[in-house]
Amino acid sequence: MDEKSISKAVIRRLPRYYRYLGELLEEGVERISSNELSSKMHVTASQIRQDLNNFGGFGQQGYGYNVPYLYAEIGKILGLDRTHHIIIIGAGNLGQALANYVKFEKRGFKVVGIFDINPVLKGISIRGNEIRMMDELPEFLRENDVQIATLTLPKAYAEETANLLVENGIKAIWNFAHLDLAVPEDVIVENVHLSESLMRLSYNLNRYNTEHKKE
Amino acid sequence: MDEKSISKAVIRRLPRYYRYLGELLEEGVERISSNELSSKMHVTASQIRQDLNNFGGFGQQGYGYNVPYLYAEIGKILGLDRTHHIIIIGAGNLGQALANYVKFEKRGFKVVGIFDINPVLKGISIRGNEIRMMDELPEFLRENDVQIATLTLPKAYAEETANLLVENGIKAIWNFAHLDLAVPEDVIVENVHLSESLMRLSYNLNRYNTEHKKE
DNA sequence: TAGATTGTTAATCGATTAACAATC
DNA sequence: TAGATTGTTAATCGATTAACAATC
Repeated sequence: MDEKSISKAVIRRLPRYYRYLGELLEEGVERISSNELSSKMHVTASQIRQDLNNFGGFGQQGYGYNVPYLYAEIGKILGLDRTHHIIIIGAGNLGQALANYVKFEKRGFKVVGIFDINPVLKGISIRGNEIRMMDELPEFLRENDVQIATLTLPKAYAEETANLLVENGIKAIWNFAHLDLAVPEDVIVENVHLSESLMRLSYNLNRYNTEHKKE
Repeated sequence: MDEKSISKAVIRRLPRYYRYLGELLEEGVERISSNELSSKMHVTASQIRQDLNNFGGFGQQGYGYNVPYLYAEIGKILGLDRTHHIIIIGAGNLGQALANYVKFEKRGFKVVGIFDINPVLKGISIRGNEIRMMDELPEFLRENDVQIATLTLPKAYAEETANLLVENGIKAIWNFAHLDLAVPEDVIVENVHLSESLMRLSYNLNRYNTEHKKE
């Protein structure tokens, strides 16, 4: 059955709500109205109420939202109430940086394997994970429960590696390679295209300069 | 004067057009119609024509778009026709990974300085840049032409560092710290929130599983 | 009960798609 | 000239904002 599906725009905002609620929680704030949250986050109160109501009535008239409750609920929606096992394919600078990033594990994203094709890297340990060679991957996936594969490898290898992952049952790819992966429709790809981010920054910088020159 | 401003949605797509055109260029393709590009990129031809027409009439009726020309024009729009000097604040794993990433330089983004507060890192050289201590930053910015500052440091230091950068004339921040920076309106911030990206992936994974369980 | 604030419907705004006249 | 394809206007669709009745 199709639930009425939730727009990407809403999903994009969800982690940001989660972050602000987490901060409020740390400050010991018990309750917050859509209006207060609105002025903190610089979005409209209306949008906050609409967004949250996609998932259920988390608030209470005359009271607002209970911070610990709403925080936990959004966490559940985002799937942060359970542990995800991640492997990293490509143990270059970026792959190693991600493997070293401690915060992910606090959110339930645990790196359980790191792979590369470069024999020089074989056996090097990063936070308890020894870098493995790619030929060990299929067996590893058979023997371990892995939900997410991270691609931090050169563009040229990305497509074939994605295929290999899909063949071995991976359903979610966190893709840092700068290309659009062609995968079956039941496989989820989340792209992080750093160079595109940098280009947008450059565009805005450029635009700003141009506009102000003209005045 | 306000030019009729271009929507963020269009800007988000621009680097992707640039990438596809770059690939066509490498393949030696001379011309392409919005229709052909549309089926390659999985967007509507109408959207392509609308998007490009925000910036000018780059095509020709009956012919389509000239690939080398359009590629160069989009490059100009994105500001890729000139060199941007970047500094990196925070020489941890991620900062070093970015400093090592060779591709950025090919697009005109040149790292000219790397800074940290950890004395252990002082003097370590990354692709020709020695890591400097933060107290050298103001002088460095006075003596060098820097357009973009990258923040790859713990959240706790991000706000004060952003202020320091702004005080010293920086107008564009590429922010990897997981918070919303409060900066004057003439300062551009481009956020890369990796943990939010991971949460979106987790949401979609979760959603997929749930939907299919119900059937 | 009165006041506050949600949940939700209706109105507005903006972005995408369709259609087609202009023109190479 | 005829055919192709853009540039652009109009129609549609979806997302955001406003308004307010429901209700705690």
